[in-house]
Amino acid sequence: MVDVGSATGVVAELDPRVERSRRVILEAVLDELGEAGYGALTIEAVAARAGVGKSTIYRHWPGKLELVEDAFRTLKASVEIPDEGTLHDRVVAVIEQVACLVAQSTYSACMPALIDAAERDPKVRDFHCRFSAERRASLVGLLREGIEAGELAPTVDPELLADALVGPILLRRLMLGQPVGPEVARELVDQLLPVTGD
Amino acid sequence: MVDVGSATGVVAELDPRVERSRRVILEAVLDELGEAGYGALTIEAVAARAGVGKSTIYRHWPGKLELVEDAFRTLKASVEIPDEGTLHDRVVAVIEQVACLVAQSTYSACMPALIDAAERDPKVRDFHCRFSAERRASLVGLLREGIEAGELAPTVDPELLADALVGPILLRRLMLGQPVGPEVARELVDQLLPVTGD
DNA sequence: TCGTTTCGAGACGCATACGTTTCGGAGAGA
DNA sequence: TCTCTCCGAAACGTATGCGTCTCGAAACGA
Repeated sequence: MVDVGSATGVVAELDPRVERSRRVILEAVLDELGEAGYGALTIEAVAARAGVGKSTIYRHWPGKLELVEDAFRTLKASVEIPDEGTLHDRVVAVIEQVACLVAQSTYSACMPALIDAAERDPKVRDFHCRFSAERRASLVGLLREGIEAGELAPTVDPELLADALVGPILLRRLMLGQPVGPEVARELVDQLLPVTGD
Repeated sequence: MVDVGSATGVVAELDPRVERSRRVILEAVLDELGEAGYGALTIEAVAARAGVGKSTIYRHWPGKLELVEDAFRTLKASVEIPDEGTLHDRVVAVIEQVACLVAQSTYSACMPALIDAAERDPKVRDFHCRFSAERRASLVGLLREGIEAGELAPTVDPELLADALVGPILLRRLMLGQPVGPEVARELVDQLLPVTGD
C-alpha cells in the first residue's frame, strides 16, 4: 500500500498485485481511448476491458481525468536522433520514425482522443503540448546543428522547417485519412531541406 | 412539412418555423461540439442550448450522428484563390486565410471534435476527409498553375508542398497549443516556396 | 377567419454510468 | 503457518440521457 523510495530514487511498489492492477488498467484505458475517445470513455468500460472491479480503479485514481493523464504518460512516442551520417540522412531517419509513429502505434490510435481531450481539459492540454514539444525540440536541435555546421543555410528558421517536415504527416493522418508510410520521409526531406553545396 | 423544389432548383421550406428550428438547433450543435466534443455531446444539451424541446430535434433527425453530420455541413471553411498577383503573393494570401481559419472560427473550435468524430464513425470520416481534400485541392491547383507558368520548378511535388505549407499551421494549433496568426503565412511561404528566377 | 402544422414543455419507462460499500477469496510476506 | 492486504464481484441509491409520447399554445397560410 505504501510506496518506498529506494536508495536509487526509484519508487517501488511493495505489493506486486498493485503493480499488476495498475498496469492492466492503464493498458485498458489506452485501448478504450482508441476505440471510444475521451468524451465517451467510461470507468465501467475500462474495468470490464481490464477484467478488474470498478473498486480497484477508484482505489488508485480519484476519477477519469487523473486516470487518463496517467495512461497518456505511459505512451511511448520518443524519437531517436542518429549519431552518424549526413544531415540529410539523419533528418530522413528522424522523419521516418515520426511517420511510423503516426501511422501505427498505440500513440497513433490515441492521437485523436488526445487532441480532443487536450481541448477540453487544461491539465491534459499541458501534458499534450509538452509531450509534442519535446519531440519537436530534438528535431529542431538537429537542424540547428546543421546550420552551425554549415550544412544548412543560416537563413533557415529551424522551428519552421521542423514543423514543415512533420506537419504534412499529421495533416494526412488527421485531416485526409491517408496516413503516410516511412517511404514518404525521404520525399519530404528531399523537397524541403534546403541543403547548401551538394 | 413538404419540401418544394422551385424553378431554380432551390429547395425551400414551406414553413418558416421549420427553417428557424433547424437553424438554431444546428448552431447549438456546433457550440456544443466545441465545448463538449463529440463523445460527450448529448441531445438534451443541444435542446437546452437551442431553447427547443427534444421532440423538435427528433422530429427532424433520427439521431446524434445525422445531427452532427448536418451541423458540420453548415461549417464555412472555404478558401478563396486570388486572381491577380505573383504566385508568391497569391500563395501567401491563401495561407493567410488558412491561418485565420485555424486560429479562430467556428470551424477551428470544432476541429478537435471533428477529428475525434471522424476516428469513430466512417460517415463523419468520409465527410471530414472530403471537406479537407477540397480545400487542399484548390491550393494544389494554384501550385500546379505556378509550375506550368514556370514560376515553380517542375521537380516540385505540388501536393507535398501544399501539405508542407498548411501542415505547420495545423501542427501548432493541434499539437503545440500555439495557433499561429496570419503574419506567419509570409514566413512559411518565404521559407518553403522554391521560386525560380527572381 | 379557420383548419392545419409545428412548436415547447414535460412526463414516461428504460438503460447506463456514477461513486460507494460490502464481502468472501486469494496472494503476499514474515 | 498465519496475518495482513489487495483483489473481483456485485449490489447499492443517485443522476443523467435515451427515445417516445401527449398536450395546449402559437404560428402559418389559404
